[in-house]
Amino acid sequence: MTATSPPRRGRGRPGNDQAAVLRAAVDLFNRKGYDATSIGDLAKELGVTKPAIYHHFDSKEDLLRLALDDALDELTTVVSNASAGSGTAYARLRDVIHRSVEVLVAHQPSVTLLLRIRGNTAVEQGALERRRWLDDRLAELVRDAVADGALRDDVPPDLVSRLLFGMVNSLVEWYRPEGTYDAASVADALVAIAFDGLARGQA
Amino acid sequence: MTATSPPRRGRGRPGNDQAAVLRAAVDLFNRKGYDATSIGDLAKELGVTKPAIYHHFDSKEDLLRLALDDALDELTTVVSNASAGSGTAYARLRDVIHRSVEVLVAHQPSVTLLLRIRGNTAVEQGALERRRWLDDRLAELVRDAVADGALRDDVPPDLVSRLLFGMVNSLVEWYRPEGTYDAASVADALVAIAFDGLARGQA
DNA sequence: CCTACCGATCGGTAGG
DNA sequence: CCTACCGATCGGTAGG
Repeated sequence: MTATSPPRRGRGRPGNDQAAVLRAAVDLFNRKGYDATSIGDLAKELGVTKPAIYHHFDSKEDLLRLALDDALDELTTVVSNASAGSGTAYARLRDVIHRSVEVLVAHQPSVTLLLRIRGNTAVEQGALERRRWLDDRLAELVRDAVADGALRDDVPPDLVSRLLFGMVNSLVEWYRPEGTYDAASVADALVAIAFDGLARGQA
Repeated sequence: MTATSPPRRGRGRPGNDQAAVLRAAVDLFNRKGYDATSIGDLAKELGVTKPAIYHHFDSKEDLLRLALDDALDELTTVVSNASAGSGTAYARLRDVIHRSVEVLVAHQPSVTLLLRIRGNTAVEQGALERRRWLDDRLAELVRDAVADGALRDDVPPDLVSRLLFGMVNSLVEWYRPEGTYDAASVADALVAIAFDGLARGQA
């Protein structure tokens, strides 16, 4: 049946819905930077005019907020599960790293954006606050694992936490989904290096 | 003698020389982002007018270029010495990591800027090219260390290189010179974690 | 009255 | 190093 068919005439291109516009926006924000990207750039990328963008979103900052929420919601789920989960702190820490890598890969555009904001506006400051909450939960997990005797105690736990998640977060700078490594391989390699080290014969 | 004394009247504040303006500019660029920082912002920060900035520099991009050159010159020295140096690849790799951390701490503002550029202009693209050259030399060093049998060979060397220097570079996101850790402590901790791992009893 | 837009232009501010 | 400006472009919105 051809009932409830789509509009006949080309009342607009194939159909840039809200999600498609957001994807294009986040992609541009990451390539050029949020401030260096104009709504005009975004419109040109999508082959529409500038006002067409404002049909879908109230403001440029609205686009940023939705992208940051996507990243933060995903990461919050992973970290909350790890903090509330069962098992040793060590096992939960390995697990949260593995899952964080998977989130970084699956939601790389929005996570990349999250890791680059500077707190210039209320939206950015709100996102930074949620990010600090995540960092605090992860630092707790590291402290617990050290207290359990599972991790080396000759380096301050807060320093361990910073370096460990600095390594995880650095993924967004170079990982390419079309490249050689899939998410699980990278996650496995990262966990192995972080816990057993690079030197030969540690495992 | 009071000869060649400074100008009598307040022909400007204490004396914003080129270096002082550059320092303030890099600081603002890092706090707000390069694009979000206006020359007017910089002038206000220094307590002068906007044209006063252009007395010291030809353009906003000029400020960026000088800062990026500072970071790149320092890192190039460290990496060149490591690549041409004597000793095993393993020893040279440990050494270049240690020295890189020291450069990141001593030149944090300019290195931070370097790690955040997106390649929007010719100046940024030129800096990214020099940065890729550094990354390539470091990746070579890791490959050599793996070939020597000094590093684990169950993870692709390029992946090792990315993760290792991702951890190093993440320093700029949180290190504070006025904080608890000095450069040498952080460098020691990072090298220990990277090579021996986080799990207890590896060393 | 809805949706998905367009051509033109608003008030302000950017780097220079 | 300041006052006084420029060409252009910004994010956002009018009527249709």
